[in-house]
Amino acid sequence: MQQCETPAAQAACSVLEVLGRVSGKWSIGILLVTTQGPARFTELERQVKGISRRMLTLTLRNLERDGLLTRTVYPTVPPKVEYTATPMARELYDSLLSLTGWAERHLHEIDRARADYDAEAAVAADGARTPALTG
Amino acid sequence: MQQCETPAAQAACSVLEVLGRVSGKWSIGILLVTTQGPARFTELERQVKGISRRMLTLTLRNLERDGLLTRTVYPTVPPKVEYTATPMARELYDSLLSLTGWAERHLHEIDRARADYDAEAAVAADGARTPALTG
DNA sequence: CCGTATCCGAAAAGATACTG
DNA sequence: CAGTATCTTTTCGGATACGG
Repeated sequence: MQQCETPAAQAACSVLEVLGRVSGKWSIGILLVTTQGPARFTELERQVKGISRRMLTLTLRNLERDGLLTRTVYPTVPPKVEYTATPMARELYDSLLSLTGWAERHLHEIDRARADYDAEAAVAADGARTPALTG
Repeated sequence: MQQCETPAAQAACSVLEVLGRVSGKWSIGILLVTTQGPARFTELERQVKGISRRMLTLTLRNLERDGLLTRTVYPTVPPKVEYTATPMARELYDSLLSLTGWAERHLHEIDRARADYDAEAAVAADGARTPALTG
């Protein structure tokens, strides 16, 4: 990876780029809200449950820097700042829907795989505690 | 987020689920290689540039646990272990192509946005050092 | 209201020696 | 060959006091 030479590797690099931007713990939540329409800082703080002030600011700045969000300051008192998803961000959100589809189709399968794996791991650990009953 | 009540929020939650699985620093790289065909441990260590032994093992285990990778051990000496992407993983990779497309379409735009943002930030910082020349 | 600055703990990740 | 165990470094994220 990260040499991006072959076409396939190139694709992977782009994906990694996007994921890097979007995979933060809070990015998608913010993108979601701001895609519905302009949102103010405190509004986001309430709607994106569990986010801290610090992380809200940081994530907003990053998204703004990447051109996914526009920040509009109204020089009123008290201050008013609105964040809106850019067209590019809306397009991204559409692309994410493809992932959503995959997730919905396979969530059960994944859960089952996990359960199986964990069960296997459990018996393996047990086997290690009481070894070689088959003599 | 993370209450998943409204349909839109539900979608976001699924996406977050997937991203959580796939957004690790190395997951996609591994998925890419194993989607091309079975790969052995050392092979992956070489192909996924920069990965440490530890992270390779951890990521492989997680992907296996989620049912995205199958692990096949050949009881030979020296040992031989092969990792292969499951059909579910191949499907996921197809979905990621949608993101790849978005990334390719907008990489320039993003770079420009970043440059603009950083330039703005620079002049703002400079303005703070030498304030109020406009009197 | 809208942030920034600071401090701290948790978690991720790197390096690498060691083992079946 | 294919890992595991251990130690250290780095990054991420939460709490919160303060400022325009």
